[in-house]
Amino acid sequence: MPKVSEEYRNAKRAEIAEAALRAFRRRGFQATSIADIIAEAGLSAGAIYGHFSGKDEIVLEVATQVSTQRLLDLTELAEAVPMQPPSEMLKVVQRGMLRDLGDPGILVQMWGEAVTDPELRTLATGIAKRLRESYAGYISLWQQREHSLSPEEADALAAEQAPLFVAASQSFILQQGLFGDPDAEGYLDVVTRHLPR
Amino acid sequence: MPKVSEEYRNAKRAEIAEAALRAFRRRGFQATSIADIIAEAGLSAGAIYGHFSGKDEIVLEVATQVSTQRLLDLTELAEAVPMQPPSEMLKVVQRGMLRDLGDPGILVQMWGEAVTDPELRTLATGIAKRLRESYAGYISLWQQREHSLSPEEADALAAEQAPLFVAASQSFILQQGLFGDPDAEGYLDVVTRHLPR
DNA sequence: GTCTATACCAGGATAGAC
DNA sequence: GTCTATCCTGGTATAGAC
Repeated sequence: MPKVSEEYRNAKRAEIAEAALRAFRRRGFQATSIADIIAEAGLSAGAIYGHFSGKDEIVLEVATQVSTQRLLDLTELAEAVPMQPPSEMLKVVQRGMLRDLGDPGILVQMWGEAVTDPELRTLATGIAKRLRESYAGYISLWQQREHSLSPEEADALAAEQAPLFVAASQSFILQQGLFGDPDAEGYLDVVTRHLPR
Repeated sequence: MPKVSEEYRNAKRAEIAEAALRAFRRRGFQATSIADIIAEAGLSAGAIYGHFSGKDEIVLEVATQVSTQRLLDLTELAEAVPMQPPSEMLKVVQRGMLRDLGDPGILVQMWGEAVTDPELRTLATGIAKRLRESYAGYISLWQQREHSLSPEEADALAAEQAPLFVAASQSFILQQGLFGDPDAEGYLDVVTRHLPR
């Protein structure tokens, strides 16, 4: 039973979530306290707890926002004409991620958190699954167009290759976020060069 | 200026670190408190702080122990006759990791922690570097023996391929530790099948 | 809905006796 | 070196006024 309009609530939640993401980026993930988020949002404790039940719920909201954007990127890329080769598509997605997040370290921290947090884990698993499916869809489409495979052949090939694309994405995130490899593009080249064509 | 023998101190540190690892495995990484470690070790606060300056130092000790074993595995494998192909070598190392750790979730949590903890980050970076070098050394040796490449050619090839082996290891750890893929061997097959020969 | 002030708790670390 | 008891900080969440 919301006492204010639905739009207001949603806008406020998004606003808080964005402030939280900025705070996470600056201070790191577990180091960020509710107080930090409050300060970053320019609000007060009461205001925050009016919209979220607690820190966990904020985290979940942020993680959802961040991942949704990548899936949108993929959908958009799949509709482009002419299609880029899959390895190029992977690069584009990763670059978008870097641009949005600045530093993927936040993702690595979320993975760590997700190991013990059931809700976050479910979310992460779902993301990975949909990401794999999106990659598979893209690869299949590309194989049909570029190599004139039948839909069945293309799907089979895509199902086998998609996990590699997911693995490449993950290792890229780790490489950038944890080890801070300064040469992001170089690493992308190395990883994508060996992906199947 | 130790008041007891060096051996005693080292043995006690190792004993505490092992208890800590057990506690981490059971309850997860950040959820484990000093009190948990104390209970698991069957000691008291005073005893722990007599050997470690704090929780961070214990974590560092555990992480060092865990990773050292994998590098030892690799060295041993490189001396075996006949050599296994590199993809098989990777499988052996990962299986050893699973056996030691039970669940690599602990590693994912450590990565997350390392993003903001400078000492842990330095450790992780060092491990990754040595792992890559070990893989490269192995690959080079194998290429020389199996494909009769010159040492120079083999080294060049190994330098290019080694990052892929590291990436494969990392994504395997993530897959197992975070997503809990029940089919560990199947995933290893998928990843290694596409590694260069 | 939002503010300020505060209760409450968990956890890391120390003090001092043995 | 190790024990017990305790301090103290930092952080989450709530209460009650506006």
